[in-house]
Amino acid sequence: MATMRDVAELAGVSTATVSHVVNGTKKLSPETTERVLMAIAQANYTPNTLAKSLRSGQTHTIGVLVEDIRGLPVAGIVSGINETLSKSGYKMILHDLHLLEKLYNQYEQIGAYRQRINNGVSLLQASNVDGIIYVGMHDRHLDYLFDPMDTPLVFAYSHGTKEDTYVTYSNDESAADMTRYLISKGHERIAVIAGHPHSYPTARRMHGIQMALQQAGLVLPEAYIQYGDWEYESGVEKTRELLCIHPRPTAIFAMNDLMAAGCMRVLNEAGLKIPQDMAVVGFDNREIARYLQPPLTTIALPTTEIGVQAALHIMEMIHNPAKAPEKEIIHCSIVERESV
Amino acid sequence: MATMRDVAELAGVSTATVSHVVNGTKKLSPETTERVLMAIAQANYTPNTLAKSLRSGQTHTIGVLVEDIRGLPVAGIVSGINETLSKSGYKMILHDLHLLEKLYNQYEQIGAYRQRINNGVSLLQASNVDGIIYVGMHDRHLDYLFDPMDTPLVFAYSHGTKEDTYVTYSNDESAADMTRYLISKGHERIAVIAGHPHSYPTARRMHGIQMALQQAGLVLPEAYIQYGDWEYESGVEKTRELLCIHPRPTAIFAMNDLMAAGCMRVLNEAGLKIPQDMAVVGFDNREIARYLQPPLTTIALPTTEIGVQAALHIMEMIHNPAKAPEKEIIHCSIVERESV
DNA sequence: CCTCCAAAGTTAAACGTTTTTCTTATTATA
DNA sequence: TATAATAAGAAAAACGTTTAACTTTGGAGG
Repeated sequence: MATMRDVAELAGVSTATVSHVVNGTKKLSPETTERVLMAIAQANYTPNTLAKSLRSGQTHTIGVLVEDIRGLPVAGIVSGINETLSKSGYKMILHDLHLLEKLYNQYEQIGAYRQRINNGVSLLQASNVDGIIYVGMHDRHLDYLFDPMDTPLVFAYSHGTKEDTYVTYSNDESAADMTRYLISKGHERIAVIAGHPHSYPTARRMHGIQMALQQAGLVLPEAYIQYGDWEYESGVEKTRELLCIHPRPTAIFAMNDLMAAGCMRVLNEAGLKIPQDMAVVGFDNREIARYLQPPLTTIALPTTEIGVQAALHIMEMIHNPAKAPEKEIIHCSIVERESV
Repeated sequence: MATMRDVAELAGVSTATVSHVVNGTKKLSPETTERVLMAIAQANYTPNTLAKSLRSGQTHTIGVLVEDIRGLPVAGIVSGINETLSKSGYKMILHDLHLLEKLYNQYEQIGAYRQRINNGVSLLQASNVDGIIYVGMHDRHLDYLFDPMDTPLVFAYSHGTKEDTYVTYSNDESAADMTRYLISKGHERIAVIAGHPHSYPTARRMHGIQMALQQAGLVLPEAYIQYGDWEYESGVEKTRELLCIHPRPTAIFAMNDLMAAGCMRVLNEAGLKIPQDMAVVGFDNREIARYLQPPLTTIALPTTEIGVQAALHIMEMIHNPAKAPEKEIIHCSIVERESV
């Protein structure tokens, strides 16, 4: 590899001069500039990133900490991050925490979580990253898991405390939108298969649904609310319960696509036509939603957009370290298919 | 951040000595070692990776080039790579080529492909990675897309030419295994919904099926072979054709889960019970396979294992650059569910 | 009593940049 | 004409390590 010194000799100037033409840090005579440029081309010179970083203290590298890359929305977010960073000449060190298995018995494992996260952070900091993006789930008191640090940090998807910068999606509004959509289609008896009763998304989505219902002058009877656990099985179970109620609801809002799938199966088995006898909607827009019979109308998580925004935020923070924390909530869109 | 010089002063030795105790590169007296260790602890010293790399020429960083992180097996492979690299103190720069959209009209786009790939490679090389892992699809003459280079390179999932190191999974054997499995369940009339007629996996899997059939003394009539395009729709279409044939097959082997899903839908609509009236199997073990009615028996891609092995290989190649190329083909396992 | 060698450290030169300070030459100002 | 100001570039000191080459000391061997 050609070094700056080689170029300098070739052009008959000092390395300082070469540096200045490369970075445009000083005004130089056109002739010299030209000579240096020629020499650069001739030597096929590329600056050595390591030396540059060592000297300048900036690596143009962002550390991305993911709870588990195999987790559903994660890949999309990472994709958005990567695309955006690339465009600005940043690169990305990805570190996977492999936390997928332990998602629901989290509270017992808070210590293990903390350790893995701090390990990850240390690892990234040892790599001299300019900033860190944490990509993870909701519903956990993330701030307690992070030791304080001076590296700029943004949360993507998940969110920390008031003092952190994060970008997430809107639970309330999306659920409200979907509810309004169902109402606009003539439904007045809308039942809900919720997620884990004490989880953050369940509470927020529930709130959105209630809001929209209330605005339309409708009520949501207690019996119409069934709490599941986000899994397929709970979708089937809760739907069975729902079918026993009189008057029977005309639409079921499952808080994720997996439970919606379970729901549709039961409806099928009961000989109910979707959407004629019962409308079903989900949340997440997993791949499975496209392939259900009929294809499921659901809410698409704006994963790429979350990644894009997170990347934009971290770059801003690096540029301006005194910046106040910002919270960004991205709106989800409804994917209309044939289940309502 | 404390530097080596700080530690040296604290311990009253030279930086060389500190370096030697940190790296164990020279025998030193126990007392000195002890003093240095104390000083390191006291100063909370961590070596500066950039300086280390600049001096030694090794970054302990692997560049991972993925065609699209949102693509199906990719996340699993990346997960395996990351896990393995981490254990050996390597880190990973991930670069996403965003090639997902153009997957099937590839041949026209060979130039664009080449450019994006070489951009990615340059980007990684500019980051001084010690090696590169390319994670991508089959069925493309990858070697033509890569400019020659001196950085160690291994292909994961996809594979290059004879001269490259790659790790992939076994198409032939897996398809043969599944065929034998069907035969062992008493099926003698097995139909196939294949993938794209000219694609590599189609050819290999077809070969495996024929092998197994032949060994069992069975034949595969021309009419029992339908070529689709890997998509759900072609699964429904081809199944319809299959149902018109007499004698009707008793089992359908779809070459991926999406087509299997389409197939099952048609079977359902035709009032045929799965697996009593017709057995169905797929390939890939996508998430969707678990949630079909009945759950689909299919072949699981060993994604994590591919990643693990790719990581192992690249580290070996870095350690020993003169190593001869190796090809590793990992066996897939059958996931038994209820569709046969 | 020399000489040699090993042991335990130190010195200093790299690695390839950036950037502050310094030099020299030219032009503008009084 | 003398002087200051500016322009264009060079020198050299960093950034934090590693490592080859050197020094010093203390024994061992003859």
